[in-house]
Amino acid sequence: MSNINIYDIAKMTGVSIATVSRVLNGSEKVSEKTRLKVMEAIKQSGYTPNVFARGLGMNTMQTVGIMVPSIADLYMSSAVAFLEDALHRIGYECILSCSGFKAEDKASHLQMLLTKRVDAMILVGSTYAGSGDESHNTDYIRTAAGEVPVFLINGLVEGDNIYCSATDDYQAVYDVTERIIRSGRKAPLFLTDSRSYSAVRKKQGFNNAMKAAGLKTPAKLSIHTTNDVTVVRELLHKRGEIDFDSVIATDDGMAIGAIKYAKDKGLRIPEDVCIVGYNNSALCCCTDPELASIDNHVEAVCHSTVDRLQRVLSGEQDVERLVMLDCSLVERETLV
Amino acid sequence: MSNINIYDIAKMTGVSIATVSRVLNGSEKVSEKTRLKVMEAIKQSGYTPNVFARGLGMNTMQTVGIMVPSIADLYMSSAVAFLEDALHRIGYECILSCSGFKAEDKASHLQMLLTKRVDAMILVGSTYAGSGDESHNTDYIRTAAGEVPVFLINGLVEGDNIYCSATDDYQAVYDVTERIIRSGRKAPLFLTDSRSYSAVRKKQGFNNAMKAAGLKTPAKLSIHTTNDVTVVRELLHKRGEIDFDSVIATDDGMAIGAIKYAKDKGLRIPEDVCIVGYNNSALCCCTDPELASIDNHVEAVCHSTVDRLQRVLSGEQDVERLVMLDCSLVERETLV
DNA sequence: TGATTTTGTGTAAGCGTTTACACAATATTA
DNA sequence: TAATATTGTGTAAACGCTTACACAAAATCA
Repeated sequence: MSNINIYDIAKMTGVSIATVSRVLNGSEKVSEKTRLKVMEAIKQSGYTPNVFARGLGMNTMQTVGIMVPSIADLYMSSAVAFLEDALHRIGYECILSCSGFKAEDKASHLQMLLTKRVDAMILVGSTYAGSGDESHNTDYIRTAAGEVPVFLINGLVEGDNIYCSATDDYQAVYDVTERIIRSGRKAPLFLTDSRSYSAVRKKQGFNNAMKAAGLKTPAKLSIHTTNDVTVVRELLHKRGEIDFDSVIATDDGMAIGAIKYAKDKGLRIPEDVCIVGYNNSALCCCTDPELASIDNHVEAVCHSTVDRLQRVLSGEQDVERLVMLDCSLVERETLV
Repeated sequence: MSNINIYDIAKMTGVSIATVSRVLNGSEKVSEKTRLKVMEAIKQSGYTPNVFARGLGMNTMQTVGIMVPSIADLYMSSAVAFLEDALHRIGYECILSCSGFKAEDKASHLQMLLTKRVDAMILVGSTYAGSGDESHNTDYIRTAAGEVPVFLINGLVEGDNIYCSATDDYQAVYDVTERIIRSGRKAPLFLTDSRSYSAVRKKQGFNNAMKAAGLKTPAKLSIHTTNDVTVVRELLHKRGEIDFDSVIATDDGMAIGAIKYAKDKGLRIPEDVCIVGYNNSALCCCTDPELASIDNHVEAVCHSTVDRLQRVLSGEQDVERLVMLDCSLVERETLV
């Protein structure tokens, strides 16, 4: 531990601790001569200010909390990678918290982070808006926003001190569904999880595109599942009676489960069944045929988030509350 | 911000701040009656102690630093997931730092974390031992160990206050190589990256198994590359003249590159070429045929690490400096 | 030149805890 | 019952910084 403190530096250089502190904080009221002298002593001694003391005085430690349901998920881990990098560049350290998917756990993890006096919170992973489906409650987010600015990545919650960055998942799914229908398919299977706000939006996109094309959406063609390849594969086998000519999945893992199933059944991809995934993850290039996927531009979303975070924390008013980016479709072999 | 402090609680309950503090810290010298009274006031008011002040007093904030070259890597992100979970359970928060692969960057990121007064450091991702190859320097690890205990996941560095958890990668590669040779293959291709200590060990395992079988290891059958599927696939195409009947890769991504290449060439897997990867990641179940892989039991390694971390931080002496676990081979379709 | 502003520095009061030490009240012992 | 040990509580001094305020010295002005 660097046991040397600001008094030691003051003594070494013959100035007061206030002056040392000023040098440390780049306060302009220091003569060039003393500044250099102090800097030298700091370098010589390897002194680093004690963050706790500094935190006590300034009530900030230059950290932001990142909360993510699961870091062992390609989408989220890459989001965290981008966030961490961008935050590091502007001098923030990240406290990571993996909350799981349950709202109550999220709430308690969030609380824990607030306790650590983070300067802001970033919540990755889409969150129920709460409207319509009251069982999913976002109060904990609003509570947190009472303490520090909260940034949602792919989540949408309105409230003071809450900032959202998301991709237009509704439109992305609408567009790809429409495209698949236009290419002549009549029975697309929609695979989704039900946990997130964006899942709801995606489903709306699917339904509306079907409706617009004058197609019915039978319940059996809209399956709720997880993003585990094997689970999806087996699930589809169990529901063997379903008949589909295309698959729109809200996650690459699900799409791959569908690929596996199709191959098990001896179906040709994309001739008999075309398949599109979501997130454009590293998995897409592992399959055979390679998986077409909707890219939701995590990097851009993360950059936008950190950019606004910085502006909010530096006191800027009127920072955009919502930034919505378009997705893009990455075509690969599973799509005609 | 919870602007209420320990004085407020003291006032509410009519005791001194020392007593409140004792209740907070579970010190036994408090009568049951006052303890209940104080607890009640704390609950009522929603008071949470200020971590900065507490840190100042106790010189700890119950945080550990996790440094990882890249969180957008399946192996490392799952390690972080296990670590975070285990640490959370015992009351620690994690500060995450993604350092990249360069030793100098690692050093500066480590320094940054120490500045935050973490109680311990966990470095994920194998690290050069430094012996033999002096260009890869581990001094920064020893330096850090001068301040807090340092835990290495799949790295091996000797020194005071340094604790290592690893899997026996040497043996794992040795065994799988031997097995492949025994099944009649004579020309295994070895794919590896060159950055890590464990890469060195794996290569030794490969070489020694070849030697033990009386086989030569031509340089062209030992390729250094990255774990990017496409890069490997293209690299193999460029080196089209090589002739191999099996592939041992030190990462699943590399192995998948080899699968792609083999299929491009019209080779049957596993008949013409059998392939085994490393890490047993989520990718293994995405390929066709599915990829056999060596499982290095990240979860067990992480648990062992956190377990010892807790013991070290609670002052226990003589905690094991090195825990070495066995790997196991997960057989799938790419292996006979 | 004296009055006034500017510049650089120091003094000291927080910030909200923990904890060594002191001490009264109570329980234990001879 | 007096002497002693135990228990619970309070007082006050750290912990290492930031920063409002004060003030001397230097620069500017009339």
